[in-house]
Amino acid sequence: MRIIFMGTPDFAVPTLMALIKSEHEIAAVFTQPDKPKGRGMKLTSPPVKELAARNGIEVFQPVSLKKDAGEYIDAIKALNPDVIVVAAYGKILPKEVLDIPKYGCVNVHGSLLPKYRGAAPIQWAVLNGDEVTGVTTMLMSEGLDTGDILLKSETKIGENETAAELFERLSVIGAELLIKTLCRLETGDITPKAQDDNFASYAGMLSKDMCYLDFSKDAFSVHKKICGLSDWPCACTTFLGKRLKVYRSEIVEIDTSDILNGSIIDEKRFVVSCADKAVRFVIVQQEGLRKMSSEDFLRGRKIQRGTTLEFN
RNA sequence: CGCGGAGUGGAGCAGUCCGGUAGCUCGUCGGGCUCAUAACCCGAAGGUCGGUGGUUCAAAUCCAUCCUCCGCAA
Repeated sequence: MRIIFMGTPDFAVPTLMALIKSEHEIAAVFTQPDKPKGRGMKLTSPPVKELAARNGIEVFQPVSLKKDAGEYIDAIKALNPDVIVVAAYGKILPKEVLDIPKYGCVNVHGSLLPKYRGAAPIQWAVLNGDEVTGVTTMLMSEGLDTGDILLKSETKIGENETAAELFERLSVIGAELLIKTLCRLETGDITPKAQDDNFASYAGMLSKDMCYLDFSKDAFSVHKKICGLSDWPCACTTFLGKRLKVYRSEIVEIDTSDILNGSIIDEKRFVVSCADKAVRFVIVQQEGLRKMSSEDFLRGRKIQRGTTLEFN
């Protein structure tokens, strides 16, 4: 098939890669404009652009496809795609674009729809402590991730798996699922199924004010918050007056109901008491310092047992 | 020039303001104790203090400059 690919971040890369390796023809790639990023605000290209450029694929970076985008819409028409594949593109496609391809627009979404429609489905699956999540391919409609479902692929979320790790796994699963979807779409061996809105939920964007850990909550919630926000924007706490990010943790099966919430009960392994049980920080990073294991972080820092972390 | 922090034996830190023999907690190696141990005791190795230039009798420390890493903000 003749394909236009639309995607932006790392999540979209395996899918584009799979398409490049497939027999399909990639007419063009659409991705977000370069943006100032990182220290020094250097202009940075999206990962998808890099990959496309390396493979000699034409790249479009419109600011919007909605307003004043006539030239881009004409360009899409001119490219005459059989299908438009969308993976974490980050822009709304107007009906005018959705109607162009013969087979429609296929979206790869990082959750089992209709659960977790929206921007951050993978993180929310981890944050909520779900045991299972997956990837869904669907035919895009005008609503936000409301299109008819084509295929799904499930996977279990590991006990200590971070959102970043799950991201990587799902991006690979998504790539495989998309290839399968295109194949069956082409042969007509697939029946789109409408989503049941009664089971729908939204996974909104992650905000910074949700990053602070609350040790008056149960250990499972604290642990899942650390996993779900890692490695961006990353759960954090205040330790000895400085901001400390926590990238990885595990639950320690100790009854801490008699111990003050947020106090360190093992000053060598960084075990912190929560409402019911304890959580051990595994990888941490203090502002200004590099990321390191909690053992390394505590070594030579003369922390006393019972020191408490600040939280609201 | 967006704001700020850090670079000291293998790891993590102190020392820097107020220049004067490089220290702490671990790890490693050797030995001891113990039924045993991530426990304890004794001993040892291991560092051009990020690089370069300058000031000084003397620089980890003061001045200049460069490199690397990181937090915030986007």
